[in-house]
Amino acid sequence: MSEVFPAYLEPLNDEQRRAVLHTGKPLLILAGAGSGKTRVITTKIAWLIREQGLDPRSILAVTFTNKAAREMAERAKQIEPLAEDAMLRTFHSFGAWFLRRNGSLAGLNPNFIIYDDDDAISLLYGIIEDKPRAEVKHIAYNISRAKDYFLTSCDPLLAQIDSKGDFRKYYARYEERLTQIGNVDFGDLIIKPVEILRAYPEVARRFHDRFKVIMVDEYQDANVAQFHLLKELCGPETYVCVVGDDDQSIYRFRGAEVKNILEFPEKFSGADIVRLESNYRSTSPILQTASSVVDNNKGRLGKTLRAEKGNGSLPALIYLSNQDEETKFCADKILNSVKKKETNWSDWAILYRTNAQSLGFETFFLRSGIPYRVVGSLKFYEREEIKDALALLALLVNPRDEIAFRRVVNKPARAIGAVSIDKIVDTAIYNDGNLLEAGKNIELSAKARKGLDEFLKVIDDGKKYLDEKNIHSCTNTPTRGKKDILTAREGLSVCVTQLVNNSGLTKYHQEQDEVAGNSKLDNLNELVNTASRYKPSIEGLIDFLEDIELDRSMEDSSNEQQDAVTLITFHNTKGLEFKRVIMTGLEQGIFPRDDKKGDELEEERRLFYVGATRAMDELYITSCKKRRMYRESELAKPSLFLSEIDKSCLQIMDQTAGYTRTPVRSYNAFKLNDDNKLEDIAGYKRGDRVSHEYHGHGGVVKIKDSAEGPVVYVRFDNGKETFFNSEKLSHKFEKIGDD
DNA sequence: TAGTTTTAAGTTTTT
DNA sequence: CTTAAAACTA
Repeated sequence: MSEVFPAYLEPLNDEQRRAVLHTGKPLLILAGAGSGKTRVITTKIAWLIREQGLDPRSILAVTFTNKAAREMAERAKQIEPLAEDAMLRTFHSFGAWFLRRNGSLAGLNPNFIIYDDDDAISLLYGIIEDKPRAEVKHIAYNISRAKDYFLTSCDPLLAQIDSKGDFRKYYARYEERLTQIGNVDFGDLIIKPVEILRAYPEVARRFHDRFKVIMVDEYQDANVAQFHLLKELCGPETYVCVVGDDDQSIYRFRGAEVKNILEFPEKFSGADIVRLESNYRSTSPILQTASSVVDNNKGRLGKTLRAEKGNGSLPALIYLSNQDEETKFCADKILNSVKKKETNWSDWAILYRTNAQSLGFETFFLRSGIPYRVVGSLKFYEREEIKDALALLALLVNPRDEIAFRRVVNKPARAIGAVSIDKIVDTAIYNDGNLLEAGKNIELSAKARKGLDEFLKVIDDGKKYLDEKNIHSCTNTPTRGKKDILTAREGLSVCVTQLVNNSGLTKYHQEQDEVAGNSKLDNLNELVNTASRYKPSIEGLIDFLEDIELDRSMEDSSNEQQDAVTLITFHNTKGLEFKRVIMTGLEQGIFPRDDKKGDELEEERRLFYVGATRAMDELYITSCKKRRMYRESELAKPSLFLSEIDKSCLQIMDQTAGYTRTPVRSYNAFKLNDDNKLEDIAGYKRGDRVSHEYHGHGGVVKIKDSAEGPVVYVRFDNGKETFFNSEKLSHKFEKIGDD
């Protein structure tokens, strides 16, 4: 009892310390929400280095998200600077790292590109003829699940994923084509390393020599393939330690297998188990609310969380009449607490089940002057213009990339139609698969020939910018006297800029912006900015593409607002905590969805549990009587989960009669319903005559408000009607006097 | 072949 | 409401 521990072990409780000091047999740490598991892992890393004299390079810690990996690295470094050299990665990023070095053993070129789900669907769409895209999507989804369960196209168990006769055939053809192209999908990043480790014992031995300690965080979210990878990485001497919470398993739909955690003691024989059941994050009634719902699940280990914080205010359940009232309620709660200086903006988080639900909050918060940050929904790298630019880059690395080729070869239009493209692809497949080579020699119509030559030159020129020596001699050739909108800075951004400008994509998207009022050009610029952090070489480009593919959440600088309310899906909150949390949309059909039952319903309950246990001090739950989906408002029933909450720890408020408090419109808000004011901001009013450099003369028909500011609608004299974001595009206009 | 207009369909969660 | 496919025009 009087044992003296080093200072960094002092803050730990007995259970936590036991987990840190454990050695020898495999260890399963069952860590409830808020029980300090990250602290345990990071402290353990530090302790292994400091007290056990372990080389940091021999430690591998695997997490589920890049964000978690970064945070873990940061915190471990704070305790022990040497921890910097430990390998902290996600499963997928580890798989990519492995394959860049050892993939050739599986016939893989080290310069492979990683296909995301969209790319996989496109690939399959080319393989399966005469099926609607929705069906192809479903098959692609099943292929992805099959890979999660480590099932190849010849596995007899495949029928458990998809029993249709054709599925096996499509899966096999998909694999064949992917191999020809030389790229990999997400599933391959896990499966292929396992196959290599099994087929080449000397490689396995090398890895066993290197990694003496392997730790896995969020083990409840690991899939079967990931379990196999872990198993292969563990040699006879390897110390393995996994951390997880079966109640927080929320990725079943993506192949996560709770069985992994339940069966860990059998699969890793003689494993010890440590339970962390002291919760330091939330007050007792918040924990009780969360537990009372998840208690209704049958398939769980079961645990009791102790709230070390003790009592606090009761969570509030608020019934509201519709989602506008819900939005107002949230805004009001937040504004009041910030005005009273009880909280900062960033102490608040609003949780919702689907990304689409963020929109209402965004528009209203913008008006009310509430600073906010949307986590995750950006999907920056899934946008059209970004994928276009990435496709050009992918072709520099892998000229066999059919998906990338099809995407950009005729964008903007170069008179290369479907017939020509198919011809090129077929010829390439018949030879070595190189599309650019095939394109050079193939016979095409004169128009298509000319267009293709242009395209090939763009790609060829792009390669020059991957060599530092060439960059100074050929930067920024102005095209047709017009200044390029994208400006190269440094590093890889020069290459990206040149490619996008020379291919005509810049101009193409610029014109699209003018018509639709988008900001695709801004997004391209953002991509260029990110690229500047990478080296202008093949290696730099491969790193860039891999980081983008594996870390979609890559912080974009425009989103760096410090003190802001967090808008986030339930799924994305895992691992986070906030002083005050509002869980919104607790209606049957939204959360949980109506079609959820059995195991899937249990997963939704766990999602509720994850959301509720993010709250430190105060928890609010809202439920609306009516909700607009994408048509009209529909009556909604309260969520099943609301009936499951232990009522002794809940205050219920019914405001369906009408929540009328007017939101404070102060801060930087401008008044929106005031037409004159709106016209002032826009700089145009109804009836103004304008001239546009492409569309000719026209008249302003109306001015509308949008999240981005006023939008000016113009009917041109040629009969066309379109709208413009006045702020960004006013330079295209010339006012020619009132009517 | 490219661009425009009309019609239909689909919306969960993500490395 | 947004996006994709189909139909139509030039």
